[in-house]
Order: sequence, then structure tokens, then C-alpha cells
Amino acid sequence: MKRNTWQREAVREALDATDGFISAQSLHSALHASGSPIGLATVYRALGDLTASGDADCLQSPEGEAIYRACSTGHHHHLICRNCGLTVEIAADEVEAWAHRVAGEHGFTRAAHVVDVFGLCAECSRALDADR
Amino acid sequence: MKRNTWQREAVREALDATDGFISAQSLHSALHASGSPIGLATVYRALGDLTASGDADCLQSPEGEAIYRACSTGHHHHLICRNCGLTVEIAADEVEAWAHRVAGEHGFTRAAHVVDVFGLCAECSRALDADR
DNA sequence: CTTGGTTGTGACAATCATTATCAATAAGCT
DNA sequence: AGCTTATTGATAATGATTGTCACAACCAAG
Repeated sequence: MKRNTWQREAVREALDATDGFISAQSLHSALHASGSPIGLATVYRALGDLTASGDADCLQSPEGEAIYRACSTGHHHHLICRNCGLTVEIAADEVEAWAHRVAGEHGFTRAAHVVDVFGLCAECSRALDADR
Repeated sequence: MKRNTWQREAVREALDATDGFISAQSLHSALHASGSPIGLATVYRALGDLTASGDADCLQSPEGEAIYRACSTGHHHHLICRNCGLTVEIAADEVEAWAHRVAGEHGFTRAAHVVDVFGLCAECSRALDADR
């Protein structure tokens, strides 16, 4: 049976309150900072449950941490500056559809996809061009 | 000054010879298996240099490892089985065009992109469903 | 209310990828 | 060949994540 504990609620609320992505570690720190004596392992478990039940999405940050977000606002991808790290969120409905179509064509199921565009943002482009 | 060592060459060649993405750990294992006594740290360093100089691309796999690929001329994308590692090459002209368009819309230049779809191939899907 | 069974928790150990350290080695110049 | 210094590689350190397990919290029934 699935039980409702204040810890799980705390994680869900903290995730809902967060705009965008947050790492498990940061979430744990944030909860601690606001007084919850919740354990780190519990945060990981709660996040795992949330993603398993589809209430949260999980992906890997460029820094190699797993980052999570409440799965309400629809899912998007990222445009990342190779130089300064600036990240712009981009919608990718076409790519979304495409990914599922190709996966299906090859008999794949449970398709997840990694769609990220790396480049140089306007500012860094200027800065680097000046260097040459 | 930049020196040329056989280790660096070995890493570059191993990466070129690899079709698709490979993790640093796997690359190290592969090199060891084919007789190179190259050190793990050196593989990481070489991969870091290659990505810094634009000869390789790096992204995070869903399993949390950093995976690399040679950033060569002809490029295609991959459909990768999370379970058995089967890799299918896929063409992605639409995505290609899309990536450049969004990058441009946000002022980004020198856009590279990472588009890969992870899932379960037909066989593994069946195997895992039988488990439940 | 109490008992019993079960699930969730949390401190800590274990694991895994990656990075830092540092003495020994070898590349490239003269 | 000899010198200078970047590079290597064994290993330790780090940091995120997962596993373990005794204990506490929860629910239902008596």
C-alpha cells in the first residue's frame, strides 16, 4: 500500500514551488534550510517515486547531476551556450513527435530522448570574434 | 606547448572507430582490451582536450555517465536500446533544420546539436514485459 | 486502546564516475 | 645528448546516488 507521509508531501511541494529544474541535492538542502529534518535518502526515494508515477520529469544536467522538475508545464529542451553556460528553454513539439515516430518505426518502446542544442550565445559569439 | 603522445592518438582513433556514443569508462576498457596500457585518467584528459578543441562532442547519458563521440563531418543520430545497447542509425533532416532555426532565433551561432533517442528495442521490450 | 503486520524513514556504508595529486617519464628544442 | 617541462598513470579524493537495516509511523482488526 502507498502511504502519505509529510516527507513525501514536502518533496512534492518543494518541487512544485521550484520554477524549472532542481537537483536532488539542492532540493534536499532547500528543505533542510527551511527546517525539515528530512533525510537525503528519502529525498531521492521521493523523487524516484514521483518520476515513476509521472508526476515529475528527470534529466541530466550538463554538470552530471540528475535534475528534476514538476511535470506540469509540459516538456521542453535546452539551448545551451558552450562558453558561458547560458541556458534558454525551447519548445520542441515537432521534435517530440519526430522522436516518437522514429522510435515506433524501429519497434522501440518507452522512448526517451535527448535533444539539446549547443552553441554560442549572441554575447559570447561577439566576445570570441573580437579575440581573433 | 602541446605535445603529441601515442596515448592521445589512441584515444582519438578509438573514438573515431566507434560508431555513436561511448562512455569514458567503456573507451578505457576497449583500449585496455586491445592491449593499450593507457591509464584511466589519461583517457579522461584526452577526451576533455578533444571536446575542448571541438573534435568531440560530449553529453550525458540517461544513466548519468558522460558519453562522447567523434565530431566528424558526416553526422547522423542514434536510436539506442537502454537495455541491450543495440544502436540504430537514424536520419534526422527535419531535426537538423529545426536545430539551426531555433539556434538562430535566439542569437546563437556555431550550433551543434545532440539528438538521440533512448528506448527499449522490440526484443528487450518483450523480455521486460514478461518479467512483470 | 492495543496488538500486529507492514511500509517508510534516516544514518551510514557502499558504489560508481570523475577529478586532483604528484612523482616518474618522455617530447621536443638546442 | 642534455635540458626543460608537459604528460602520464597509480592512487587518493570527491561528489552524487543507491543499498542496507534497525527503528519508527501507519493502518486495520480485535
